[in-house]
Amino acid sequence: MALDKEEMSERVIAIAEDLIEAGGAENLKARTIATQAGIAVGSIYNLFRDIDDLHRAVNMRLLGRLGEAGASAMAELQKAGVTDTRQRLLALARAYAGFVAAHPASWPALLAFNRRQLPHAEPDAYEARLSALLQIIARVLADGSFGLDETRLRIAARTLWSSVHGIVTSGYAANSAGRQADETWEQVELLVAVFIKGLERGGTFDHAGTAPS
Amino acid sequence: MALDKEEMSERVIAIAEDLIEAGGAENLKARTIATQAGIAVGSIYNLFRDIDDLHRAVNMRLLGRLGEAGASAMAELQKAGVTDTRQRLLALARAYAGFVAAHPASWPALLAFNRRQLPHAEPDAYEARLSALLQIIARVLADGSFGLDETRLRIAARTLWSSVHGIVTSGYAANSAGRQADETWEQVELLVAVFIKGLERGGTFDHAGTAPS
DNA sequence: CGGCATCCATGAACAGCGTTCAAAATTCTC
DNA sequence: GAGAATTTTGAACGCTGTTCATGGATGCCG
Repeated sequence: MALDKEEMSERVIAIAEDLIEAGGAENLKARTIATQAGIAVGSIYNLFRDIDDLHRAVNMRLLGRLGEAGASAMAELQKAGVTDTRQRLLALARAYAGFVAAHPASWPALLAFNRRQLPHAEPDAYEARLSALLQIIARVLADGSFGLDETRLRIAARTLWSSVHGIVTSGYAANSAGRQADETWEQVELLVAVFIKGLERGGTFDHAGTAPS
Repeated sequence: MALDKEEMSERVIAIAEDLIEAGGAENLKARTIATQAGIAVGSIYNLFRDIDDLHRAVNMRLLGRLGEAGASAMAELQKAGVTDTRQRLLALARAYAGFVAAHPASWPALLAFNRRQLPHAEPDAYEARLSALLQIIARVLADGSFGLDETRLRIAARTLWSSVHGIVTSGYAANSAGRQADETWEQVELLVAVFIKGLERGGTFDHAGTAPS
C-alpha cells in the first residue's frame, strides 16, 4: 500500500486538526474523517482507540507547537541581545496571545477537553509539555535577580502563566463578543509591569494569613 | 394542573443543574430530564428552544449566585470593619475559589459553553452579570487610593479578575490531577500582594512599547 | 509456487442522541 | 356544553460514536 500505518495516523491527525479548527471539537466526526482520509469509519478505530484519543493527539501537537513558539521567541530575543526581564516576559505573553489568536477554535477545544478529562487520571504527557513552558518562564524570572528561591520561583512562574492565560482566554471570549482586542494586551502589560514592580519591591512575600477555606 | 409553566421551567432548570453537576454538560440529556421531571421529551421544547437554551438558563443561575457570593463576602467584611485592600481582594478571590470548588462540574461546563457560543452574538445578559462582578472589584481598587482614573481602574479590575480566574481554573484542573490544592491559594496570595505593591509603587503605568501583533 | 496463518480494512448494524410534528388531550371562551 | 385554541405527547427522523463478522490482502515457511 501507499501509506504506512504511522503515515496514515499523521494524515488523520492533520485532518482532525483542520476539522476542529473549522468548527470546534463537535465538528470532529468519525464519518467526515473517514471520507476525507479515504478510509472506512472502522479503520479509524485501528489507529485510535477513541475519537477522544484522536483529539488528544491533536492537542499534543498543539501543545508542542506552543512550546516551540515560546522557545523561539526567547531565542530571538537572546540573539538580539535583549535581557530585560520585562521585555522577555512580554515576548512570552505575546507568543501565547498570538498562538491563541492563530488557533481560535483548536485552543478552546483543548481547554474544554482538558477540563472534561478529570476522572481519567492520566496527567503524564500533558503536564510534561506544560511544565516545559513553565520552566521557560521560571528561567526568565531567575535571571531577573529578584530574591526568589527554588520554590517561590516555581510558584511565581505558575502564577504568571495562569494569569496571562486567564487574561488572554477570557479576553478572547469577550473579544468576539464585540469588545476591542487591544484591551487584552493592555491587561497583559499591566500584569507584567505590576508583577515585576511587586517582586522588586517586596522581595519576599509574607504569609499574613487568610486560609484557603 | 399542579404546576404553572414557570414553575415547571424552574423545576426543569433545577434538574438540569443537578445533571450537569453530576456529570458535566454531556450528561444533560433530553430524555433524562423528561423522565426526572415527569413530562414528555417534546414538552421540554415548549419551555426551552434548545438544550443549549436550558444550559444557558442554568448558567444564568450560576452567575447570579457567584455575584451574590462576592457581594456577601464584601458585606461581611464591611460589617467587621475591615477596609484593608489586600484583605478585601483576598476575600473576593476566596469567594471565587470557593464557588468553583463548590461547583466542580457546573462551572467548567459554563466556561466551555461560553467559549462554544462565539458566533451566537448575544452577549447581553452574560456580560451584564459579569460586569457586576467587575464593578465590585473596581470599587475595592478605588478605595485603595492608588492614582487610578476611571479607565485604568476598569482595566486593573479586569486584569485582576482574569488573573484570579486563570489561577483558580487551571489550578483546579491540575488539582484533580494529583497536585496539592493549596498551591492555588499561594498563587492567589502572591498575585494580590504583588498587584497591590506594583500599583502602590508605580502609581501610573507607562506604555513603553511592544505592540499587540 | 502453494498452502496457511495472520493481520487489517470494511461498512452494515446497534444504541443513543437532539429535535420535530401530527395527533391527542387539555384548557379556555362564550 | 360546544367549539376554538392551546399545550402535551411520544413515535419517528436523521445524526452521532462504536462494534464486529466478513472478506481480502499480506507475510511466512516448506
